[in-house]
Amino acid sequence: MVQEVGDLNLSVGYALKQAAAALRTAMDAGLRPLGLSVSQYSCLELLGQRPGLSAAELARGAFVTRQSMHAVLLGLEERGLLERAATAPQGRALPTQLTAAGRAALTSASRIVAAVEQRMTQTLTAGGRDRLHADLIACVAALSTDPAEAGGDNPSAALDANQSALPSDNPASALGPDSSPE
Amino acid sequence: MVQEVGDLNLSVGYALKQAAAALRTAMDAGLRPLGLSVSQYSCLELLGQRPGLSAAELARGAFVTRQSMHAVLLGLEERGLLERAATAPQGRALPTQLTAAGRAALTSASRIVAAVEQRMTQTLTAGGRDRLHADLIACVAALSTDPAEAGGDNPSAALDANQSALPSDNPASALGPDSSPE
DNA sequence: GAGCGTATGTCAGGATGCTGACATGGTGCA
DNA sequence: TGCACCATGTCAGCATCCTGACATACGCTC
Repeated sequence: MVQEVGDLNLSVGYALKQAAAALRTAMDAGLRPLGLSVSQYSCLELLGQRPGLSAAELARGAFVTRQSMHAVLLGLEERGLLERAATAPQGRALPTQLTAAGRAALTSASRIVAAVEQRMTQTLTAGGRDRLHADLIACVAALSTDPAEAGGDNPSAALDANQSALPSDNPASALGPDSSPE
Repeated sequence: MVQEVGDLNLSVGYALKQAAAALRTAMDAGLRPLGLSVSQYSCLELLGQRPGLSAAELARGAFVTRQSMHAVLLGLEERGLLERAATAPQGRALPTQLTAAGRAALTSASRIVAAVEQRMTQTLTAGGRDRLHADLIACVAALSTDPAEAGGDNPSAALDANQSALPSDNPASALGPDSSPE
């Protein structure tokens, strides 16, 4: 009854880890020419889709802690890719926005990342991609609906995929803008 | 033509990252009572399935560099969970094996991880799990069949799911994954 | 046998991310 | 009003992992 992991090659978790590692490596390699790390790109992408996000919100969206995101923000700000409000208009949250240079960098980076993602899913059908996406979201939901996982600076307490944190833009349909090239 | 990422909530890559982060967090939380990190558990699990693996082989299996695995091995060896041959029977590779304590720790850890994985996939059907697994493997294969990604200490150059390193494999599971179109 | 390429183990340094902690600003409640 | 509570920004310390480098051991070719 007490189940163990069994053959790793049959483990969904192992495959998930493997896929995430491969994706990260590919993104890293693709973004390196731009001088961007995956974390930095994630930050830019989030800001591009939702200008004015605070550091803590960005951290949740990128699955890192506030502290890590803080360091990322410092680097990007120093490079002139984003601006942070000097004073908090309300509360302590400092809204962050991309600069023109930041938007330009994001455009290049986003193209690269989209190509990587397209390459990753090239052997799947369009329906297969949606199915995989839905399965992954279901896994996230199943793991996050656990009492023990909530609270604190836990990065996994991130914005879940169809929720409030990114409300402004949810116009796209199931077959988003980047589907079915070819 | 030039595709960008589009809405993050529709991105398979984003969902993959999210799922991997959630899984890692859940595993971390589950393993903490045992005093094991995810990397340490991965190492034990690999050794349990394939005694005598070298550090470099373990590194590939756990998607980290040899150097990182080296540090993990030192820690586990110091805790008496594994033994490394003092001299290389052939080449430079030092075969590594679990001690009795290591096997005991692995049994506990494996149970915990299996429970996490089971929880993660609880909303999927058995066929859905296999499908997800197959899709993930397909993604890994698609990313790794790129010339630019090969070589060096790259952790993503790991043992792919149907290869020599874990001989007991049978990745094409019995339920017939119809989802690998090619 | 000498030379080359590759794989491995190992050390040193640095980048990244996390935990812990503290101060500040907002909110809810007695 | 006062106070507990929570979210945020930020600093300090530590763990993990990576890149770079070097030495060693094997297989291959000449």
